[in-house]
Amino acid sequence: MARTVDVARAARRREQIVRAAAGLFGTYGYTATPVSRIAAEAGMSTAAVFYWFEDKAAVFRAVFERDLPRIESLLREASGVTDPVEALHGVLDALAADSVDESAPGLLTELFRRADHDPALVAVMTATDEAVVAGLERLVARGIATGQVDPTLDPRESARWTQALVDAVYLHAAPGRDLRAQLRRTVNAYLAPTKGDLP
Amino acid sequence: MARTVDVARAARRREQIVRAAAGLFGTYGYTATPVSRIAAEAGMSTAAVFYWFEDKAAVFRAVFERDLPRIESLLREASGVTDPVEALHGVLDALAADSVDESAPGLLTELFRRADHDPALVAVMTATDEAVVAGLERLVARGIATGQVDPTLDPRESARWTQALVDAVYLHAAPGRDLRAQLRRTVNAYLAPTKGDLP
DNA sequence: GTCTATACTCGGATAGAC
DNA sequence: GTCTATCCGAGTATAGAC
Repeated sequence: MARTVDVARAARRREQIVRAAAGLFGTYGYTATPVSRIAAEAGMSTAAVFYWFEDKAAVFRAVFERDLPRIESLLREASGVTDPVEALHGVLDALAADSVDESAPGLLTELFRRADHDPALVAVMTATDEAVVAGLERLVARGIATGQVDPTLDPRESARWTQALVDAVYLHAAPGRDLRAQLRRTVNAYLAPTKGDLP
Repeated sequence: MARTVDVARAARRREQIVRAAAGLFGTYGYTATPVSRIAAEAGMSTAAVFYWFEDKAAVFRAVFERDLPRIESLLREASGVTDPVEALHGVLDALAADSVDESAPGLLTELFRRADHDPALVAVMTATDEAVVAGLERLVARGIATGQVDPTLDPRESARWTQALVDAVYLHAAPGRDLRAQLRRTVNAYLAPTKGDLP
């Protein structure tokens, strides 16, 4: 027959496109970035973009679809770490890593905008969020078991709240303003057993 | 002359409109709520809404313009409280009060959406944010002075981060999910002097 | 291109303050 | 009685969906 599909090439091409798109969407917004611009940035023709993606909305979704496998691998790694709180900090640091990117806050608000127009995007986000919360929940529960985390905390609620804090980091990040240290201190202090110093 | 302007009536009418608009904007979004719907909810004609407000965007801005005077009064009260950390918690509780409203998360994301289209809205938000951060900064500084707050923290950065946490509360609030207790615990733990329990 | 939805306007009417 | 703040019904114009 003829040449077979080159899986690695496909992944590379899609990654090129998605990487370019993420920066442009975050900086200029979804509607203000023509697919032609994404194509140029990725070093290919507009038609090539539509060969690899159904439509422009699919390109946008792909930016966030990358997160799930990355997060699953992160959580697998974390489950191997002995100290659950240290593992949790590692996960959070990795989750918040992209927040230092200057287009990060723009990308997040753009996500809110697009969510209304694209139910498939909501599905992607829901799946990712669910994975994150489930993973954090396990780590919090382990932390309670080791006595490092306040046993009066509800693991699931704490996990959700922790995730909310990661969102806050993305939303309020700015060039030259890395909030990951604040996040670490905050989560650490939040989870720690209280020492009777509350009023 | 003739009939004088009734200031109280004007305030009442504008409040009626803004209250109706806040709920609808938060629930259905800005573009999906016709002014006619706001007018109906507020018990008046569409034309009446345009009598009290320049345009639809001004109605949306008004939802957030209410915040600044409320916050200024809150901060004045807080400056009278002896215990600065307790005062700060009072301010945060009040700031996050509306988060229990079921349309709150929608309203906040709508704010992000609209910010691009309306520079005047950005000005409103900037002014409000500035007032909040300045007020929180003063309280944090006072807390450092009394020894209740970790002196290695930068008051301004801590104030901004605290404000980011309030945003997180709004964004992740849900019906029957009041995050204010989490916020209090978190801020309390974040500000407290560390006791050498960090790894 | 057509067509609909909807932001916004306009010419009054009403009624309360002087 | 006069004047005008307040409000309404009936439009027009136009942006966006299709």
